[in-house]
Amino acid sequence: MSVGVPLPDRTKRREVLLDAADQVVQRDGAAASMAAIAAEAGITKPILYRHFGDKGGLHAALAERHTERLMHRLQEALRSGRTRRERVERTVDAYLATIEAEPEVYRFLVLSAEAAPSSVQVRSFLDRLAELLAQGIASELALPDDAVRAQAWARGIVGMVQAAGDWWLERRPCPRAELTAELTDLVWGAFRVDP
Amino acid sequence: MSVGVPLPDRTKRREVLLDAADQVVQRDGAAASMAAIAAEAGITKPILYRHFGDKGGLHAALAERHTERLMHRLQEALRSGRTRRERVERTVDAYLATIEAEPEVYRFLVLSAEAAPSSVQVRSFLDRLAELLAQGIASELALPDDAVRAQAWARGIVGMVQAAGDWWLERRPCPRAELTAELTDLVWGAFRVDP
DNA sequence: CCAGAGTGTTACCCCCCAGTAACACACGTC
DNA sequence: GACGTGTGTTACTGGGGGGTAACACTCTGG
Repeated sequence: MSVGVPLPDRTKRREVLLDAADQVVQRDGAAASMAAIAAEAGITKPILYRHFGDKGGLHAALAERHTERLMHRLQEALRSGRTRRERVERTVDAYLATIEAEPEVYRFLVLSAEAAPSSVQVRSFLDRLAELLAQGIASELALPDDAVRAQAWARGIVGMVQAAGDWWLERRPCPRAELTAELTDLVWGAFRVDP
Repeated sequence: MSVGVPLPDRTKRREVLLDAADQVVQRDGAAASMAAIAAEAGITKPILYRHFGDKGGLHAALAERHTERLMHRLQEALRSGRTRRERVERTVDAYLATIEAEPEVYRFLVLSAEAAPSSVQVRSFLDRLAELLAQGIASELALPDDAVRAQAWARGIVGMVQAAGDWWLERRPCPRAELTAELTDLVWGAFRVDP
């Protein structure tokens, strides 16, 4: 052991590389190539491979990072708000705000779940998202965590917001707040206490 | 003009080729290559290219075919049923039944919308689906066809059923009828007349 | 001053895929 | 019987992407 900036620099560099990867994904979409990412970072492919092993590793790292960020935001939103409706609304809006800020990255996350590169097999972005939401739903409705209802609704709602978000990003038919309101209305009926 | 089976055989053959393409897509997923499809059909690549021009053409033809089939089924479901809830339920179930029968094909349809191959630019499968649903929603709720609410809800519901369907196909946590019921419950609150 | 670990680079391999020429067999028309 | 159209084939090109080997620099520790 001697030189080579023992560790602090390595993780710092790793972040820089992931930043570059983000840039390229934002530009080229999910098909971003390793060469392009290396070029963006101002370095060459072998360095990327030394850091991430293979393409799967980089994908996993990239996914991990964004998933973590988004999960935190959503967790906060799920906990915030005084009324149940406010919680629903804020959670939907948190998701929409994030995909608005970095649309291609999220398309990448969704796709990279599909085209899972055999290796590290990170549990998919959408899986984790849905699991978090399922917990929230179960607790709102006083169901067991593993209730089919909570799981199915969570999956469905994730897909719902994601699909509506994609459409909205592409056409921008209304301000974000309006979409948030519409989607909240759509889901809201299911969470309102039965009259 | 002379031989070459003027037309009836050509369209028949086209169907056979598309059948083969379906087989390969079911097996290999959305990344099905032209060579693999040709092999499956027991012919060689140039024939495929003579029929469909390029890969985009084949994709478009494949998408067209399935979209048409599914649209008909959904249209029927939307019109059927005596109560509004029954219509919702049957429509959801029609979609789920279809993706259950040919899961990879529908994953292909959804993806091929993303990775649109510059050429023919068929309006995406999901777009058409959402449009159909938007009409249904608008008519149920007595809204104008272009109401943001109808559009956003349609998009959202399509994504919802699709995402929940994917999850269900992968894990099979319950019989189809149960998922249909859960999803219907989820959406139903929005369509029930306000108390 | 010299090992050697860690950094970087160039230049390559291999594979797969979309798409295409160029050639070979049928069959009716003249 | 020659022609041409349509059908099929084999075999190729061009390109791009993942991944790696082999070589060069630098800077510390002895």
